[in-house]
Amino acid sequence: MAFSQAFYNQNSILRINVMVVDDDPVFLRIMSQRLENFKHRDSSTMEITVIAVKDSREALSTLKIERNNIDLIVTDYYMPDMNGLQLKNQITREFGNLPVIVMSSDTGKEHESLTCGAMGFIQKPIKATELAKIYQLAVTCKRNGKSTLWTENNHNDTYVSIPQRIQLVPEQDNLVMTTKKKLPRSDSRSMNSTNGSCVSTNASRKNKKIKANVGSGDDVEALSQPSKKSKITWTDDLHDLFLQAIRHIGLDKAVPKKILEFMNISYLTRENVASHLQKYRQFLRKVAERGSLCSNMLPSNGIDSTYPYPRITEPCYNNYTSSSWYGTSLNNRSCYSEPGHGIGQSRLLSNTSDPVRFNQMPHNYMNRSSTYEPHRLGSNLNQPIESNLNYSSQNEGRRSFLEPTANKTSQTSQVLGFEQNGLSAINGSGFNNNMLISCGSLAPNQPGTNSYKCSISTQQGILSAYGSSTSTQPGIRSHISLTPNQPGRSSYGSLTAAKPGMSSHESLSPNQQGMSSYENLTLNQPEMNNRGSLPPDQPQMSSYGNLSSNQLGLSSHGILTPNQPGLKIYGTETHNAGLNNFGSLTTHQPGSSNFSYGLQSFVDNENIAYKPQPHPRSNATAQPNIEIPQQENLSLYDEFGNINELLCDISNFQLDHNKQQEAVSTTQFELPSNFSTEMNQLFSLEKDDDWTFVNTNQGHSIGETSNNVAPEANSQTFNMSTNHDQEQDAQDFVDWSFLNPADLANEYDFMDSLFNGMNGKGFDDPRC
DNA sequence: TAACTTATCT
DNA sequence: TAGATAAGTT
Repeated sequence: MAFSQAFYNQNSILRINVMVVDDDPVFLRIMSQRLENFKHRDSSTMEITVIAVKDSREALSTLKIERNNIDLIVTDYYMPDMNGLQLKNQITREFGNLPVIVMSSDTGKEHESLTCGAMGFIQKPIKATELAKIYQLAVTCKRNGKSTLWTENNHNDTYVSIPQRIQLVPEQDNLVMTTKKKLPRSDSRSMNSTNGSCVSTNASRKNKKIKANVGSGDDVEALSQPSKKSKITWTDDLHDLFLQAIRHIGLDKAVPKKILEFMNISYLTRENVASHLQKYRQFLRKVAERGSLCSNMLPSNGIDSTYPYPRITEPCYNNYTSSSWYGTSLNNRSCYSEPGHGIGQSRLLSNTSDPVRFNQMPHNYMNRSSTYEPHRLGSNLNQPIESNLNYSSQNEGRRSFLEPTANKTSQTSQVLGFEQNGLSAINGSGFNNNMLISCGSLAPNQPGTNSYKCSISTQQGILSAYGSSTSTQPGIRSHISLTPNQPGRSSYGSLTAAKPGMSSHESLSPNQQGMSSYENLTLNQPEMNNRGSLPPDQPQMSSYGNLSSNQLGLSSHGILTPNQPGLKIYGTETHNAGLNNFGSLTTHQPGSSNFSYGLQSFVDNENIAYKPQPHPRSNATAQPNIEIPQQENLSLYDEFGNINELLCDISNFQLDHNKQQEAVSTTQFELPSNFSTEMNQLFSLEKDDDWTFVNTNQGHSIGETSNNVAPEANSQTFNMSTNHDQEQDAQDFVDWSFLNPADLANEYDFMDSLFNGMNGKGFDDPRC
């Protein structure tokens, strides 16, 4: 005992922080000085810091940062903004039951103060003896962070004044020392979270062993337990800061030291951060585990992985920044995971072989009843920031579901209710959810990735909506309808105006940048494929209907009107620039060879355009000598009037399939010497064989494709024929290659299984 | 040996 | 459960 006591005395300093609030600057200064200068007990074991603030507002703002660091608050009663008791109540609301002592020269406020839950009352002017009592109370608060001093059950004790309280201290010490282990854990937990005890004095295991040899109730020993680190509470703000740090550093690079440096909180230690980081990673792991329920039902190759197109992973309108936490984790690692990883899989967070997937959030975290939001019910995480998602203006201000907690709103549901920012919802989820996957509906402002039911307006569903997606939902895929301003990529339902959906199996309305439509396309739709009509200014590549003026569609099975630089037409052309015509060609149709607007652009989620440019890796002097229509005929303008540009590499060329390449009429192109290498690189992807889907030869092997490449080493000639020597039926139409029927079939099977047993709607299978 | 991760404790 | 701490690893 003597040894341990000496040990403690040498190594332990009890740091106590007292915040004094008074609008009287003179009193505030004097009070602070006297408190700091006051020596109580053994000063070698105590270190007092006074935080002086001039009003309630400053007190509250200070507490937001230093809540865990403040052991006692001493406040004047009469202050301009709110009086001391109002401040106390506000502190309780925001930070839990921090001990507050009220000071006033008005002794009539003592009873009111104590009745309202103040820890004590001190009459001004403050006497020196009162300072000692303040100290003693602060020490008590510090040491008895988990004592019953602040509990509701003990609330009546607040009727006693400070002297009485202080007299209780030794007994409370004994009580704490002897009954601590007997207290149910739930008690200590609730105390920690609801009462906001700044610190506890749990000894380490080693210390426990030592302490076992020390008589309990030894006041000196209790006061000077060694290395008793304050048990910090990760408040919302603190956790927000933690998340900001992770976002800033990047999840993969975020280690305790860096996080700590970023957070720059004086009382935080690296161990604190490490511990929290561990819990956070465990949380993410849980998210993944919980999410496996959904991910098993979902594609495993990122966004479009129900298609075996692992490379087609970037939605048109995402502008992810690698520096953002959301970008590096959620987007890059989950939604846009590399081929070979399951959806959302990442190994960043684990050293184990088990990949960490964190694209789904367990409900307990959604509801914020867990470690990382212990003080609230329901989610109050924020939504993705616009800079990360670069979605429409409706999404402004959104941040990640794990972003700091601005715009926090009250929760209305413990399970999948409104304002939940969770990742996964098995049932319906209401407004403002940030969930990535919802098996229920998604309401407005839900940046959910997947929804198995309806998604309504301003939902940022990245991946899929298996229900409807309504206005301004940037869902990439919808199996039901997408309404205006939905930059969804694929829709199995209708797309209405201004939806840059890539694929639609139904109608596309104006300004929809969908790549494919199985129905009609209206104005300003830069889709690639259309099985319906194409109206003017649609730079589609393929239309199974008519093409009207100024349509840069490559292929039309219908009529091409003047100034259409379409390559192929199966109907009549007038003044079209189409090269191949299975009908009539009229004057001013300069179309010679126009291979593709969209193969790589589709892969890269670029708008359909054609503008030959040097391949990044090719010699600028070795440009392919391709006869192409004038650029003015080919350059496409997006809806904003911007010229869309594509790189002039092989990926930008949609190789006509073999039937075409066997055509009589040929056009020769000089290709760069590295063309073959480039093409091989493009078409021989190691990671997955599914990549061959983008080979527009539609099921033909790479070798077959290579027939088009002359064997000469230095001056390879690409014998590209865009003519057909025989008519193709629509099913073979080359530009549909990206919608591999087999893949679609797989997806339909997937969807069938997904919706099997679901009441109500499934998705609209265009093949039916 | 500092820093990190994981396991364990309370 | 949340956080601290021990133990093992890099």
